[in-house]
Amino acid sequence: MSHTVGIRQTRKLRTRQSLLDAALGLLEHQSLSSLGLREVTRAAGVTPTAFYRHFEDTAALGVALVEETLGSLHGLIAAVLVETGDSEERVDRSVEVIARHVAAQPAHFRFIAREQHGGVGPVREAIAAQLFRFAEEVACALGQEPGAAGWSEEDLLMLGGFYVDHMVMTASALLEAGPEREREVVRRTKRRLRLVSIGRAHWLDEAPARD
Amino acid sequence: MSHTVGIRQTRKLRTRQSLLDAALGLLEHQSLSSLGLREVTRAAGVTPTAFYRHFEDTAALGVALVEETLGSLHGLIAAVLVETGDSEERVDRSVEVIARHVAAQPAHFRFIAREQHGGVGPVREAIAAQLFRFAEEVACALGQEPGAAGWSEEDLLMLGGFYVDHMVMTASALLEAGPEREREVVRRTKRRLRLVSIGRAHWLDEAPARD
DNA sequence: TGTACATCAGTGAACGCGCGTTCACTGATGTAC
DNA sequence: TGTACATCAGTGAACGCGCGTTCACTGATGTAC
Repeated sequence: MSHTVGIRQTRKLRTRQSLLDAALGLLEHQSLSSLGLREVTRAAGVTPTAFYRHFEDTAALGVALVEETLGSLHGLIAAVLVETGDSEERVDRSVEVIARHVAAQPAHFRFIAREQHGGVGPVREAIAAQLFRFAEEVACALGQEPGAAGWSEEDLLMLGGFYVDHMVMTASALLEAGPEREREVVRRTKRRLRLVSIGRAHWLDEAPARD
Repeated sequence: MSHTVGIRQTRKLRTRQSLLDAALGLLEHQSLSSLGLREVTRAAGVTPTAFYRHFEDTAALGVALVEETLGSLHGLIAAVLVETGDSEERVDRSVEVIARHVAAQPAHFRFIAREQHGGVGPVREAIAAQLFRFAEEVACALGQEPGAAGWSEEDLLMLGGFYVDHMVMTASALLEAGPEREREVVRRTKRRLRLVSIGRAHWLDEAPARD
């Protein structure tokens, strides 16, 4: 009962992490559907057969990478949005926090951008599920702001999804652009977010179309 | 000089088209980087070696598919935007025209969405180049509208790119959703476009941030 | 129009290679007494 | 604490398979006279 963590389990987890890290590195220049099991084990320094002790196939490894990349981010958004400050300031802070995460783990987010519409079904679904959770969380946070009075739940979710989709798009654009064009992309992104902010501010002025 | 089209060239083009069609079909459920040359020729009904008479490798075939999908769309946007009508109406018409094209050629646009951030460099670049041309065309069209008076060229391009990016995102969402959830996606997309329209209408009211 | 030669899209056999998966195994770690 | 057995992460050989690419070829189409 009161045993230590276990040498065996520790080592197993370390090997598992080696496989995930090796795969992520290889996925920088290819997509998951062309990633070979032997390729991963070679890069991780284990035999091909060892792979099966951790994942059923490369698709399962992909799902694990989705979890590793996005699973830990959920708490963060909530934390930022609990803080004080006016509406736009808080949204900006959230975007900033996520942007920092993207910059800190470029390979992870390149993977997400690449596989979001990629050829591996289970991975696509895992990403969609995680992003939908983000959209809900952002919508929930937006709903608690004074500026959101009168907004329907559907519109809040639409807006939350908009921010999340745009975030993924921006992450991808940043990675594609490389360091030299980064400032340009950031500049454009800020303008787009401002456009959305202005739209939000005047949303209720317009007669809502009922279709 | 005044010869006919040539039986040989006609047949060669027909085989080439068979390869493109076969590849597009196979790419519905996988990404280009995992598409095999033999797989394509098998589906097209020719021998593997015949492939080399048309493309250097599958990446080159991918670039040809990008051209086939997006190359023909450029004229259309210009045609729509030449028509009369007020600002928002014309943009809506453009979006509509493109949406109809997406619905008419789902496999083509699934391919674009999938490979936009995919693992094959030359294809990514070809897509980016085509989409940038679209952004320019939309920006140019927007600039000719009365509502765009006072807008900087950079802001127009930002907006054009926004519409184009959003179009690709929507196409992908529609394909992912399937027929039963299609109306939901359309509904959400219209709301997002409305949000952007409202933002456009009040863009110049706000003091432009100078960074 | 007819003939003789050139072109070239598509064929079919052959190659070496890396793949995913299986299997029996080894030896360190875990557990029961 | 010591011993005897169970577990199981990782090994290494082996397999059949489809891959991309090469090569010399065939025979219909194109061209020159």
